[in-house]
Amino acid sequence: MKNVADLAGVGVKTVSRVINQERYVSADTIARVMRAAEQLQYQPDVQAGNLRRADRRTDTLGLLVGSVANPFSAAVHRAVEDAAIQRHVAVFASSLDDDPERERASVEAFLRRRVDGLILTTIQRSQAYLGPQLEQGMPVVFVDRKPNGLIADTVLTDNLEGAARGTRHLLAAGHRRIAFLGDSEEIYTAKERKRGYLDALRLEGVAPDPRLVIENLGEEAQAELAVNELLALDDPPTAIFSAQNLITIGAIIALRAQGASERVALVGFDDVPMASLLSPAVTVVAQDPSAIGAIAARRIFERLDGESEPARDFIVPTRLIKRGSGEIRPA
Amino acid sequence: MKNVADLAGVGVKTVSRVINQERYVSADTIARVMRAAEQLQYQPDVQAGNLRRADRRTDTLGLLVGSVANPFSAAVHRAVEDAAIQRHVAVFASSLDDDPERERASVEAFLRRRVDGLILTTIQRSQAYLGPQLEQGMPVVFVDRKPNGLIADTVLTDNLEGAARGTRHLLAAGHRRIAFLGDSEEIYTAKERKRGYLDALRLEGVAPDPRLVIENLGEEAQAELAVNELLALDDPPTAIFSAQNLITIGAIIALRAQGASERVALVGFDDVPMASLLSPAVTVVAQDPSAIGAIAARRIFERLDGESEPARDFIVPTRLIKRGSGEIRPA
DNA sequence: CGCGTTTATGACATCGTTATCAGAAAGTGG
DNA sequence: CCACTTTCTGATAACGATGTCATAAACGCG
Repeated sequence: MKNVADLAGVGVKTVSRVINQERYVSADTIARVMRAAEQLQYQPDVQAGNLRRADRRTDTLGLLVGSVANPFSAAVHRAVEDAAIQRHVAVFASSLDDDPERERASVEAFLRRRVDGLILTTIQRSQAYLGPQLEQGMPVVFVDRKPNGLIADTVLTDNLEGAARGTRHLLAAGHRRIAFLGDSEEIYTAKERKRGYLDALRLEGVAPDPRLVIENLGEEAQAELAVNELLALDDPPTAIFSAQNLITIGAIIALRAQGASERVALVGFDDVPMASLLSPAVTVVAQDPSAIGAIAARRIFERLDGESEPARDFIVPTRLIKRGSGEIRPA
Repeated sequence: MKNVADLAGVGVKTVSRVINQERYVSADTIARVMRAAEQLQYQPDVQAGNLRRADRRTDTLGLLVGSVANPFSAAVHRAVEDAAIQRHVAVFASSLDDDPERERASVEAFLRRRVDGLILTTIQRSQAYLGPQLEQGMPVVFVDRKPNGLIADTVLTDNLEGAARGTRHLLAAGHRRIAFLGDSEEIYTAKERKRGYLDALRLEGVAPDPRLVIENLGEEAQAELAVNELLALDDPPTAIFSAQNLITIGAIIALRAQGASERVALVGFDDVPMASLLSPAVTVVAQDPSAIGAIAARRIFERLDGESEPARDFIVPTRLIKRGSGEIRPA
């Protein structure tokens, strides 16, 4: 900046004024400074500016997701980015990989870089460590999972109602023996989805069969095994409600291997890539990661703009997409 | 930092020494400072430190990709992140969306934040605007596409050989009328893949039929139309080589709608999600985005560590994954 | 014990920018 | 023409950290 000032024959403060488009600079001076800046390829150093600037904004956001390579997270990321770019805010994205250690490390890395706000998918038992930041007024929005030990804005898929809806869809098709395949019991979303499944059964007066409820399926292969076992039962389920993405894929593989994919109905929670090109095409309760990201970003910026109402939850509705596998009727 | 120093009863410089684990601090002092830092929840401001620090590193990288929501880009991103995190480097990711305006804006945003290096998938006609940065020694690695008007490290999929390999695979199955479906002619990768296709035909002594070469397919729907037209020809192709992801999906949809998916062979360039669960399962020439990201990141860090050999290209090989659709023989 | 070396510490300048303030120049109204 | 406001400009301090340098205490060794 000094160099630009010297070249333009003005003081540094005047250059600063031109760069920040402040008032009270003559047209002639603006032109001279712009020319000098152009000539020297000058790019202001935002970080240095933020050091002194009154609002201390870094125009930077931290985003912590499961994995940037996971389609759900990637869609959230994209929506956040689209909102951020309009305000010239850059986004640090970091992957969590269900590793509590990495959660802490990433959040610390964000804080050391003085991000203006945080959007977090968390895994740790407690997020109380963020208390001081919240008290200091840093906007923090949790996404997909509720924080523990902390009250903060949270954007959630309507897991309960979505799971209930998917289950009701199978019930409406006439199924009574509907299996549930779920993720680790410790995950908030997994618990909610299971609750939705049970609620829907109860409302219809169907007693849940514990042998049909299988949880703690972490990956495809485990889901495959689970389905194999279900089909080997004396009175196997006529339908499956799969409460997560990868589990749904595992179920598809197993059903197909057993030649049961045209006979046993399947509804999955969370959309599956290429679902409409599979046969049968997969009926799902789709989440809306794009909306989730957009709402989270909107909230962050509202807070930055001074909104101070108490923290609240934002519930994003799901959408039932009928494609075929969920419309199979019991024999 | 001042506060920590006061609380610990030492000078700021001593706190700085403790934080940066410099030599010549007594164990007792270290303990006192650590305790004070803990108590005040002190997080050093990296940006402020970098202002004065000799190497002027911000421990920050800029990554510009097609879209963070696109699986290929997301895999590259993930690989870069994994390499970066080991060095406590944070990554700014930005989506390009084939918008030259956005390319410039994002790169400027990165530069204003003084990133240590750039990893770029570019779209602009020329990247000469990065000349000054390169000369100043900022590491810049281009990914997936060669830069124009600039010499810099570049990581590329072996598009030419990959496309040739896919085409040879179809030739080996006995096909002679092999259609080519390609992306916009202006894209570097599209050109290379077409060249690979033509080379393979030539080597086998098959004269390319211009009616079977269709380019400028930007999206699925266009690919679908193109396949419909191909199948309507007097002597339609017995096989299709699709040079890009979305085009392959469009082709699958069209082949299926025409009831031709079991008859007309298909090999796609770039893997397709769930490809093995489709029927027929899709044979592809897979790229290795993870390797691409890892190599790009490695190169950035090598350069930051002082490596100064001339810029070079890194060619990442492809892998032919036979799944069924590419092994269909001509009637 | 004396002298050189190593260890330990803090004062101060500095990085690139913006905030504050002072002051000059130009315009406005009576 | 004078007082008063508005416009325009730059000197200087400050932001939160590190680099440099000076100084003092502790240590090692003949």
